[in-house]
Amino acid sequence: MPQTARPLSKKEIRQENERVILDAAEKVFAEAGFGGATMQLIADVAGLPKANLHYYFPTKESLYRQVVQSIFQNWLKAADIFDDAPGPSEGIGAYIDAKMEISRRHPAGSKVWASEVMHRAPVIQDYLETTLVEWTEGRMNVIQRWINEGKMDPIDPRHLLYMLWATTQHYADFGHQIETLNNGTPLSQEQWEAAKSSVKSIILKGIGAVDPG
Amino acid sequence: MPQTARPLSKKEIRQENERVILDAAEKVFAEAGFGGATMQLIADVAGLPKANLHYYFPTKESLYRQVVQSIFQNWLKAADIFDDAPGPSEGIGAYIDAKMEISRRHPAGSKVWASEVMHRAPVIQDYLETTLVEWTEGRMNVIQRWINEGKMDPIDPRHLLYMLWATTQHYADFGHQIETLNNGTPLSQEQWEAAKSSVKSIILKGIGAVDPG
DNA sequence: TCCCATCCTGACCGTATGGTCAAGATTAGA
DNA sequence: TCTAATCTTGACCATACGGTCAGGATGGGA
Repeated sequence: MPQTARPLSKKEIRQENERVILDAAEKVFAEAGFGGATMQLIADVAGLPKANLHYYFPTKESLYRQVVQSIFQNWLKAADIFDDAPGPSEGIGAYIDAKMEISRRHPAGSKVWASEVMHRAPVIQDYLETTLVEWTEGRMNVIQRWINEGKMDPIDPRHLLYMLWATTQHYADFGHQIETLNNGTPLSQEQWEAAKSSVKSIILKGIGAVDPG
Repeated sequence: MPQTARPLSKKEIRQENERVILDAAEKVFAEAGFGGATMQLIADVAGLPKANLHYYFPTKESLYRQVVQSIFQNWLKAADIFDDAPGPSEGIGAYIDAKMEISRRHPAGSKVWASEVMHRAPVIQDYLETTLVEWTEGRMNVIQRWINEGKMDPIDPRHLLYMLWATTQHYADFGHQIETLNNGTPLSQEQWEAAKSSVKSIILKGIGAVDPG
């Protein structure tokens, strides 16, 4: 017997629909930008009537805000790895791996984030000024400690962080360009590994990270 | 006597107006994205009536296309430096300087370019497939030659190029984030120099570029 | 001076978009 | 079973946008 489709409860319906809408919105905002995205297209991608979107998210802005906020959470989470690491080889190496993996699996999210920041962060500026500033200072302290302990060269931690962000996110944000330069085909598993290892090798050697062990 | 304002010739009028419009368009497209930009706003920034824009550029797309094309030209030009250099220290060092300078002076152009590529290059895909592919292969050959000559480590030239693009353009595309993390103030002259030298130092050391002389 | 080509622009148009609403369907729970 | 709360949706609205156009202004060349 092919699955007794028990009707969903109200709570389940809400959860499921919000998820479907947010996923569709992320995709559409990434592909068209905030201004180019239309509620109708998001609705089509989500497979729901447009009026239903407005039932769950009153305005286009409120929908966009939720998309960006959840992306920001992911963005920060990737760095837990950073703190527990004994030194830059492990910490920064793992951070690069984690961010490259995000670029690979959630390119749409990365693009929405890039777009938001490029347009002067109209909806998450307050987060940048509080959460991001704190987060950055924390990570800078870790790097500075590694420098003091002689585990890497005396690099300006700020610019190292920028380089890490730039390089890893580039593989998502400029994925189309990279694909075009790869004969129009997406990077294969091997090519992703090669990318990761190139990035890690250049940066870790570049900051004079002492090889562990 | 305060300047006899000779009336402009037709040719001058056209040149001047097209320049004013293209400048305004670049700014507005950078700030709002293609979809978010309006002809009215571009007209206001240019200080001309909207109908006048349509006299010089028949459609929004055609205006956008010209903006992107001229940015692409600049993008490519920055790499002449590359070819004549005797080795990676000079060539890549100078390339980083040049691209950082572009990021500093023409952040709007960089953002428009990033946005175009992020949205799968709807108007310049053909350029990517021809000009950019050729250009990239040329530069990869130069890097490979340096590797063969033992002037740097055997890095995958492709990923090195991506890192150069990513890192330098990041200072324009994510300039707002960088500014926010700099107490809300733009980078000073000294800070730009520090950024350039951090980037150069990490990358040149990271690829094992043999110091010249 | 006169005529033509180019330039300029306020007023206008059709359409697409974000958002609303009222009426119906479905579930919760008393 | 009956009522209230939640969910669903087609039809509708006001606005903003890209684009058009007719008619006037301005400069070029003979």
